[in-house]
Amino acid sequence: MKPNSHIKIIIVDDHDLLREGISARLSDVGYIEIIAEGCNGQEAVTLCKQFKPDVLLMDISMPVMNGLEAAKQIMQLGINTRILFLSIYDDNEYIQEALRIGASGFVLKDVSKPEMLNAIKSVAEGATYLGPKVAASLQSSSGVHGETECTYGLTKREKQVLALIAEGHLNKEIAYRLNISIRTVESHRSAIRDKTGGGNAAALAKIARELRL
Amino acid sequence: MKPNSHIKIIIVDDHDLLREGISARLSDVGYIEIIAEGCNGQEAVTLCKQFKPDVLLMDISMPVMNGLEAAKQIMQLGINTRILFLSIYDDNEYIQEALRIGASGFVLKDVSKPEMLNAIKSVAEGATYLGPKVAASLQSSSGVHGETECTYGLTKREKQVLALIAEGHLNKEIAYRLNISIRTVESHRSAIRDKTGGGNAAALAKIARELRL
DNA sequence: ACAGAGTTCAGTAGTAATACGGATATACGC
DNA sequence: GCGTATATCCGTATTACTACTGAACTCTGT
Repeated sequence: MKPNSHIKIIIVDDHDLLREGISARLSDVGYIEIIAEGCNGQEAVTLCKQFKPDVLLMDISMPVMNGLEAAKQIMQLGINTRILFLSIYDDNEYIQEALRIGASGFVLKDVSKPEMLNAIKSVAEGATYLGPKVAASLQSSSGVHGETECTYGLTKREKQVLALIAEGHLNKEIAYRLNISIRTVESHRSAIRDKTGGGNAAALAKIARELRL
Repeated sequence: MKPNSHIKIIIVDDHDLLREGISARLSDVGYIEIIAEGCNGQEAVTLCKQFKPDVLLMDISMPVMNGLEAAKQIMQLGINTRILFLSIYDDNEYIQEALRIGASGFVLKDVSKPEMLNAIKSVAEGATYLGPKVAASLQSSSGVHGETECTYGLTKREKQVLALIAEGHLNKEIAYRLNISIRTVESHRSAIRDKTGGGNAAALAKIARELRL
């Protein structure tokens, strides 16, 4: 994507009114060209195959085929189209799934015009753009600010031991690594089980994974 | 962050030359104001506490205190500063860790001027911005396209058993669930260990996680 | 100086998992 | 039909882990 060159866009949304609103908003922007419009995921796939746009601006919840499924298929077309989702929901599941599939951006429908242009430019350049509310929503869930605080009241040492357990180390190895006795490791392990309610090593590994240790 | 208002920035990087380059690049942009500069993470924390910038543009690898550690501390200051990392490395570990901590963006040092401005504007608005190469690097690792297909030649039944092990179930429980004898579960478990090279239950849980079972 | 939390270590007993060995039945391809 | 892979089961012995109880030492805060 060369700077200042045209950005070819396809808009896909099942609400006519919203599609017209977006068109109106983008039509007077010099570097943006709306080359097609569609109203469901199936059309999105067909239109992308045909027109190979730079950016696909698409809703998620749509009839016939939803945006996520459409995105999956479009990603496999091997074309250089960036997908920017436009949704009313700042639902974490959606956002994460969208990013996992390979979407380049996600903004909510209450987005301002400058922000929308910012987002379009960003994804057209190949960057990833998540709108303010989207980013906030994403962070609130995945325990971003410092600690998750669902650590079951584990102490530093216990977390340390738990991390090593989750790595698959034996008590013997953990003891060696931390320069403590096996009995101490067993004590910690016992405390960890008490606090977390975890059972065997695999269960503890699962908990460690949830705690991101 | 109101639109079109000033964006107050602090730049932190241990290389004088690079810092000067950034300053030069941003100094003639009307809506950007560089209010301070620093050369390590410790200074970043102090300067943010003092000046409460809108955006902190910071390197990761720096002496005294690195950018990630500094970011952690800054996130806990309770101020409204967005952190935009600027790194030479598109290392996945760094990027993911940065986002986990709560950074708002990540661009590489070969970023063009318009892209840099785009990134700064985006994060100032509260959005998340990942540069093109950063986004590409992030997606390549996290198994985005379809399946991993590194199943070590495990059979269906073995995968089934492995999934239950990873959930933390005892052999006894697995036997009950699958309506087979404990000895059979042990056989499968043994086969799984042989094929994967996994050791104890936690190690198998780790492998299962990598295989997404 | 004291209480409390955290880390450290030990004994004793029981349960779960692992490391060897083997065995039978069933399906699938050649 | 024959070989191979898969899935099913058993015996024995060893190792790893769990459950319970008790105790010493270091810090931190009052």
